[in-house]
Amino acid sequence: MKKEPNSIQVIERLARLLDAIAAQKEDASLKVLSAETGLHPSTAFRILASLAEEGFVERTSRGNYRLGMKLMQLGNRVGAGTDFRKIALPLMEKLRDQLDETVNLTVREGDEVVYVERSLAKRMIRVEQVIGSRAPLHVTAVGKLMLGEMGEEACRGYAKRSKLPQYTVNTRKTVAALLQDCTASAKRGYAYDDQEAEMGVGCIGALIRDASGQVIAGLSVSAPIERRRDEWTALVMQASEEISRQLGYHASFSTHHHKGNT
Amino acid sequence: MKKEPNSIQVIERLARLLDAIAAQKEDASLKVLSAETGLHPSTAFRILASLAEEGFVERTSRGNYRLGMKLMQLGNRVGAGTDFRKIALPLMEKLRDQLDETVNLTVREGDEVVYVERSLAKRMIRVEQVIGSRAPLHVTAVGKLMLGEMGEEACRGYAKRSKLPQYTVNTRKTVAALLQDCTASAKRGYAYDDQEAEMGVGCIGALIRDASGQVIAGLSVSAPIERRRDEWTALVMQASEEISRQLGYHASFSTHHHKGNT
DNA sequence: CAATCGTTTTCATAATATGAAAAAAGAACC
DNA sequence: GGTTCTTTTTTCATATTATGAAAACGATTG
Repeated sequence: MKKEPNSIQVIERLARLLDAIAAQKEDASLKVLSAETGLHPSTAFRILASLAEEGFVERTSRGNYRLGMKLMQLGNRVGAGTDFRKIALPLMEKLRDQLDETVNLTVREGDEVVYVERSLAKRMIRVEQVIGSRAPLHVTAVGKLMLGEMGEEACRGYAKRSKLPQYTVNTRKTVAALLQDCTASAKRGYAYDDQEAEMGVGCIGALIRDASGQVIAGLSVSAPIERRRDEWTALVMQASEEISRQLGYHASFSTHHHKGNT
Repeated sequence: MKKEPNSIQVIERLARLLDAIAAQKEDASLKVLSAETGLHPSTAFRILASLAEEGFVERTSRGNYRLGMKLMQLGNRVGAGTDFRKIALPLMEKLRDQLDETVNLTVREGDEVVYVERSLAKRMIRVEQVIGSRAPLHVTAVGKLMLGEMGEEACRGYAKRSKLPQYTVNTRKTVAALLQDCTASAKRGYAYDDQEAEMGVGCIGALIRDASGQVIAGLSVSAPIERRRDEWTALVMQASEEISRQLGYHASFSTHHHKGNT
């Protein structure tokens, strides 16, 4: 049992409880939650009661617990860039309608991308990513573009840190292979994910920039690999460019400018 | 300063902090947050650090605070009925596309409706409700349907409890007026909101039922009052019926059955 | 180079959250 | 319908935990 140095006990426990509730399919009973989190029943009870008072959890008629509306409320205000999600959504829906495949919007967070918005395909069989879920940079189209954008050195650094965990047989194995893919992708302005994160799933991604030219997000289509078409590339890029444009980005910033931080 | 009996101090404080962050337009500094919440800076700092560790908040490059991805993650799992939101969304989008006006999905929570999903009109001028926000039952189309559904007695009870706060000059003032509106609406199966919540905004709403015949949510279109058309009623009802159908509801349950609780 | 402002760490202290145990409230089982 | 389970809730003494004052640090500004 490790102990993070600075951390308020109750907060760490409350987080465990919320996760435990989220993990349950239906409502969760105190019994289950205290077992799941390893907390003493009366402790769990008290924390849950407090969470309920603040609206973080709710009690069902049976006295069970579920996540509360407050979380929805706060969750929808996440990302100072609430604005760019709003701007992107209609264009994501348009792209989704053109291709009839799921379109995702992701942002970078450390060495991962996080799914922040999506437009689901209206089909029975479709790719579906949970909002808030994560994936390492090197197994997604958008992530590889971001790596390419950062330049070779940063890319090597990432490879070293992450050890390039292998998600499928197609996941880039060597630094060389990754570098080559990322650089080429960044140069082209779009990237593929050929079943590198999950077998059977293929993506096409492009980057989104704000008025200062900074990359702030990535747009991608995800489809069962056998349905994916190369022709989509143009549409994905059009969509991402349109979003960037609406965010104030002017393409005039040179063809491709490798960043320089500090 | 009132003191709720059972409540863990840290949790109440953490809630205040999260609210304070959410209230800020951009990132918030420690200074601002501790001022806003009345917490001692070092206390606020420690709580925020813990929240950051769990991913509830994030720190910007400048060291400021913003809401974290974890909230998005949890927020998207709210409502055991995550499923019905998913089912409703495509049909909401379809309706939105037909009318080119904002479509909202709401659930009842106590004496209020909470906005849980939406499909925004793709127009410059549109009605826009924040997900997670609330409104009292008697000032919304869906809320009035829910009141009507519960029967006269429950409706009077609501009026007594809530005192029918007046949002605009059009808000139902008397119990009699409310009752008449709710009963008639429930009988018809749809309701209007004629600038009763906000001047200039008009809605048309209908209810959504699950397999057991229970009302689980409401669907509504919101538009600037001068754009709203009576003809939309049929489309709104079609959409809500289709959602109910997909949730397993069979209309065969009599024309209108006033519930019996207990 | 000071000086000011905001953030972070340290630390002794008291208040706070804790868990054991007892009490209530429901279920389940004759 | 009564009895015995289980599960939830309350109570309470205790020690652990979060607290806020103050000091250290760091950045920004004059």
